[in-house]
Amino acid sequence: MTLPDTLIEKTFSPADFEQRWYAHWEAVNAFRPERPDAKPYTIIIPPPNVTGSLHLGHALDNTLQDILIRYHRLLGRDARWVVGTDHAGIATQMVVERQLAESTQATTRQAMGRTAFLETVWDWKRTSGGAITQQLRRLGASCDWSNERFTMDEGFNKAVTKVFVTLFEQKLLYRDKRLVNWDPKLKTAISDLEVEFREVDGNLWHFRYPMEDGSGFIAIATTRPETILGDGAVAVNPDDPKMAHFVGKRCRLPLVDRLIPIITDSYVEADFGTGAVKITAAHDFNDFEVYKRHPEANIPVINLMNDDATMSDACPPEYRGLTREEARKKVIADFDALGLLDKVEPHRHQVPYGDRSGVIIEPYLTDQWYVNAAELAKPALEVVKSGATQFVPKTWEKTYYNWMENIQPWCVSRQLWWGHQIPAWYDEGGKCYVAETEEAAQAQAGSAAVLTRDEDVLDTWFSSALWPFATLGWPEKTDELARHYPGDVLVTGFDIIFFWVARMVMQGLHFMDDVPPFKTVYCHGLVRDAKGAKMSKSKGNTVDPLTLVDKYGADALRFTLTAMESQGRDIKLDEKRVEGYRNFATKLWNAARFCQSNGIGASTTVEPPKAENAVNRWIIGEVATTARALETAMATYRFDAYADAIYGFAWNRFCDWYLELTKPLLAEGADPVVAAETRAVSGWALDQILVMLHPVMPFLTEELWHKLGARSRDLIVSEWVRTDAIPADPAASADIEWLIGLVSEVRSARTELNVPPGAKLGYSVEGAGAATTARLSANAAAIERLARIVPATTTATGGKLQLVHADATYALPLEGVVDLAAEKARLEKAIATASKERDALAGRLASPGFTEKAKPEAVEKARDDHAARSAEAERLGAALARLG
RNA sequence: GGGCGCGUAGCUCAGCGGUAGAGCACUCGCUUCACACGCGAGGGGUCGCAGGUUCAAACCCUGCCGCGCCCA
Repeated sequence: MTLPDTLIEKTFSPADFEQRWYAHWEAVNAFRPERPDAKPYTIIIPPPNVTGSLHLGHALDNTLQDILIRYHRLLGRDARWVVGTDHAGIATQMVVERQLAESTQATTRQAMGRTAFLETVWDWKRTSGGAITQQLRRLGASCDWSNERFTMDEGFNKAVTKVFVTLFEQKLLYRDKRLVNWDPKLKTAISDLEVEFREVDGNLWHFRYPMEDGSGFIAIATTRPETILGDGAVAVNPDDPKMAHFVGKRCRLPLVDRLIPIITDSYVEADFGTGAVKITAAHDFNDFEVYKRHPEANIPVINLMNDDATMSDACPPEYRGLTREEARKKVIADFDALGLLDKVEPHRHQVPYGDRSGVIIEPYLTDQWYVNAAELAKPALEVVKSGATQFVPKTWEKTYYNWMENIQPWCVSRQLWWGHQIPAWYDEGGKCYVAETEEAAQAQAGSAAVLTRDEDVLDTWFSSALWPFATLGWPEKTDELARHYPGDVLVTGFDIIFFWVARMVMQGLHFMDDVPPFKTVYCHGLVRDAKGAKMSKSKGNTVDPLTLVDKYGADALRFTLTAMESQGRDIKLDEKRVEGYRNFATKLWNAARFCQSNGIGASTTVEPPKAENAVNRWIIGEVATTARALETAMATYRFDAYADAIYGFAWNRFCDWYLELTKPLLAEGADPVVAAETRAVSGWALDQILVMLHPVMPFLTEELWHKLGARSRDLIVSEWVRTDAIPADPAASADIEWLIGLVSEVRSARTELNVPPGAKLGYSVEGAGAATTARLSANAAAIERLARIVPATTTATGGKLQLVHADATYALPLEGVVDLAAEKARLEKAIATASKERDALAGRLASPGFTEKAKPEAVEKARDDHAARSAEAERLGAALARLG
């Protein structure tokens, strides 16, 4: 044992040391010590947006990753947490555009031009981007910052280009004209996943279209009257008798005066609306499908809108330039004027909104680049089905399968400037050449061709799908790649399975020789407010994790999130919990301070010191039991179990019992040999607590580690508990459990009878066997201190308190103090409890079904329990009888 | 409409086949020489409802009721 280094201050104040330790760890490269011979352990961070700022979801996600990394680092693995940020195409472009608009020049990207704008974005990235990486440091995240990556850095660009070209050459990536989700505010295609459906109170308008043959009208119903201008057909259900007479005829589309066919398609629901549906192939996903199913009908596909969702030149002149909303009003009014508006029915329905712009998304017909996701999904499904990649909790596999099995072509082009520009060039005739460089494209096209590069960039997820291998140097065959691919686990929110997990698995398998990017996917839940509501800026119920860090310390926040993380369930975060775990940190701080003031300091061995005394042997065994529980918790990703086990051990075992039981052993006049042993064991046990708690509370534990003595290494790069060096010690365990039981019984009885807490009572004992007698004498000092009883010098007469523990009955004379009636009532209650359980067990044992069919262990346990309860009831009965 | 999940102490949640647990909150007592962000002792649950399987069910099965999420 080495002597204390610095005195531990009386008050625990995390702000005093958290940032100091972080800076130290980073400076000495503690996050990734050189361990060339160790087995690698790799986590690839889900890269936060470069525009992002830390919210509680990040705090949870990164706390869990940090626990895994710190734990495996303590186990001696070559732990590496690959870190970096995502360029976040739309988000970043929006941030910079907003700044431009608000700046003194009040300019736009269009006014600046592409090159100048991109320079501005890079400037922004250099000065303001990545604030979140500083916030992750506040949280204690032990990432490998020395190899921080960005999805737009040079190597990554190379990877993205290579993947694009390769997929194109393999015919898994192609250009196509299809409907996309068009965001008319941002003027770009967006992914299905970036579309948010909202229930909206709208209307169902019923209109009449006159029949070509003058035989009357066909009525249709629509929620989007403005799209009537682009109708190409009317469809009815083939089995609908009331519509049969229309089929095959044509009707005249009012306002545009165009003849359109009436066709049948089973997609039409006969009893919804009027039973007839207008088909606008260019502005509705379902209608587009109908159009494709009916080539014979020659349905025209008319793109009614410009890219800002104003009405285009394809509309009659009086509608051109109107917004969607204005056009809708005018169409309704014009139909009404013609007497063709039948009725307006209130109708609640789902409307698509862009989750970033907040405007209504328009299904829009454009040329875009698509990845054949269905093809890439096949092996990605297989790898989960075979177990090569496992989801924890397993239930998310179904969600993954469901999405993968119904996957649509993935639109990967975006009409943005910030991102990876698509490596495709067009000649004057519009012919497309895809190549890794412009020179290569030129070579394909011939030197005479004048090439123009595709203006669009790739979906951010296209590049982040490559994160697990492009961060490690791919397409170069680096040592890093060989060593750290695949990662051990991906930790992420379940809401991101589609965005991330699915796409990383697809690309990882395709480009890394069928090896999936990680062995395990741990999906956690969402962090909600104390009432269970989703946190959102608009609701104003967001909690800034850094505010909690300032108030309670990063360790307390981390512990809270860990304790509440049980396998993917959502977390309702109540600040009271953070406060509670701050109290736990304070408790441990004070325990360490107590140890220090008693000459207990840093241990010198990883193995436990030699111990003779039962309480010391007991705590060594308890450390091992706890460490094993923690190992199991980590192996099964039970973060809540990890937190519970270390909390319970540190507080309820070590502080409440061990430190209290050993106080007499350290007191003045105690046996110096025993005292020395106790100091050694205390120091060792406290060190093990620091080691075991370190993954969750890294700052506090590192601080105490150094306060307790001079160390040859920092705790972060120390060593996990050597459970293999600790044999089971059932004798010590039995001794101390007996002692704890006795003290608890006495305390309980004293309180019930209102014995003054300070009063020290004499006791006499009956029925004690040799073991109990030995235990009573070996632990006399502890019993006196904790139960406040000492062996009686005289025999009790009159009123007494009696209690039964193990094989003995203890009597505490309480002449004049005890209320005889109260003591009788207490004993009667105890007898009732014991008898009730005795009888219940007897009943079970009497049932032939139980003794014949139950597992032998269960029967044996019932017999033992029955005997114990029976004896207890008997002794309590005798005690009651003695009271008279 | 399809799928997933949840209903256990006042609150938040563990437990998922052998006598109901934790933290917080609550009650009572305590200036016990580490800690009142503390110490000690307590009260509190027909484990959503109804059936079934089993010697035994909070735990497995079926149905119902209530709540949430995802997809269409």
